[in-house]
Amino acid sequence: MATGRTHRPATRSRGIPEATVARLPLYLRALTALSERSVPTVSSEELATAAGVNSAKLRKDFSYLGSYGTRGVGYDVEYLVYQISRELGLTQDWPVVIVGIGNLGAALANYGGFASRGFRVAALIDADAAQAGKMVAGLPIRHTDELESIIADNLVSIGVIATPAGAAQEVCDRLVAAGVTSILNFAPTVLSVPDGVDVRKVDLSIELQILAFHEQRKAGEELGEAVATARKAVKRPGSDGDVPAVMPV
Amino acid sequence: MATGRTHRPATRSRGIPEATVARLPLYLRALTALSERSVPTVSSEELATAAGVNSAKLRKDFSYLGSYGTRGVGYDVEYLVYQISRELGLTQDWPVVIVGIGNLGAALANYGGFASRGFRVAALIDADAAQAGKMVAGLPIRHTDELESIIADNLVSIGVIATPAGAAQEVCDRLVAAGVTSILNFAPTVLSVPDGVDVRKVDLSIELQILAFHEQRKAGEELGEAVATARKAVKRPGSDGDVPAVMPV
DNA sequence: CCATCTTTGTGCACGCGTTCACAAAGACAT
DNA sequence: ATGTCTTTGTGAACGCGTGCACAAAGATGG
Repeated sequence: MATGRTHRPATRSRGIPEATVARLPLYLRALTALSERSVPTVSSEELATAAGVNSAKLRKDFSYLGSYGTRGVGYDVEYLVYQISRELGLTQDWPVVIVGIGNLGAALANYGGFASRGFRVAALIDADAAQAGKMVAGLPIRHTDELESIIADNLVSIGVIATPAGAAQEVCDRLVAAGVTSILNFAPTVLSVPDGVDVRKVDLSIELQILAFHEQRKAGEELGEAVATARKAVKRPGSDGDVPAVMPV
Repeated sequence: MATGRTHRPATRSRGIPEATVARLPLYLRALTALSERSVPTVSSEELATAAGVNSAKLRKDFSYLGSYGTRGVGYDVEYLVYQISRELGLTQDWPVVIVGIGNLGAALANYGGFASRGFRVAALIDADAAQAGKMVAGLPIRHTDELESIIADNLVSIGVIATPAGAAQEVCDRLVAAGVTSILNFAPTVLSVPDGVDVRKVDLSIELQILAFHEQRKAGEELGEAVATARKAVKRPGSDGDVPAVMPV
């Protein structure tokens, strides 16, 4: 995970392990690529390589969905694409709202991977009244005041939070109160939500810090601190509680 | 994670479990907030709540770093901030390059959480010659041709890939050849790298698909498919192999 | 129809991560 | 100094995830 996932007691949803669910999109992407090249069938070995996982793991993952393979041949690409899509709920239309249209929010709004997977950006919401009405990615920015009605009118159940850290919890509370039950959080804060609401977290800063940890270790072990001391050591300038004007990722 | 992490055989780096390393930045953030409020000490219970984890887990995590707590009192906030920062390598200066300055790349360049953690954006690199020289976040966009020299001149060991999926592997190869040993990948592709290079992956599309899976499950169980059928089902429009003009996240 | 060969599906064992529960340690008051 | 009270640090048990290794299944050729 690079991505941080949030406190889920590793619930086994409908018999499908959480770890498997997290890999299904990976398989789906690899299968879609094969489908475009009109490849009819694929073995677990080939597909596993394409998805960057172990072939035994892949076969076990698929076994949770049912027996869709043919021994001696492999898996039917088209059929598997359909089954995984259905399992993930991608055959439905999922309206999504993005709250916080700063640099990141705008980038997300322009993201091409949305529509192709059944996700549809229903509305863009920002607290800055001066931004209201401005067009981003073909949609007008709406003011936060309209949040509740937008959620209700569009039957939105998935919300994306791309606000500064300080505003995230309040936005989260309002989204949940309005009926949103799944939240993707880009703000660097721990969100508290009632039971029944899923939160997933994406935190660039954390990912970089994890990389730095291993990087430091590599430099220390392999080069005898040579590189480490070459980089000029700096004392920590400050913190990042509420990031100012700039959009936190 | 939400964040997708990439094939790391759960190596235990220097005795500190990978899962613990992934939580250290979380603790650090909570501690930094306490430090700003001039809170001198904190108990494992309080800190665990603030970081959204179990208190026993937090204590065990800290025990891998050494015994920094005082029984009956708790942990010294400032001291712990320093220890974790040092453990994560944040007392060093980490120059970072961002390759692919589309919507997302620009958002990352403007991200405020970089500098505050010892990460410094050394350069922005894009393949589009027409973009070269344009200023983003106070830095000029440099052309891909300069990639190797930029890496070498700045002793860069961490690279961020925010290019379209089709370009990611080539960029990755060049970064690695130039000396980069840690990569944060935002492109929706599986990157293959030699041993000794760390890759972490952030994939918005995957996070949303995981949310959709649970959302579908909730709707199916609790509302008896009512909502599910209310949303108009759509057939999948297409795939996302190489996303066209728009920046993939 | 039978033999052979490929590939799936899974039983099993192992290791990591999480959590409980408690003993040890130290602060603090008397 | 002694007792009480709070909180840490960790031993131990449990559960999930992973990967090996193999038997069963089916395709394919003779």
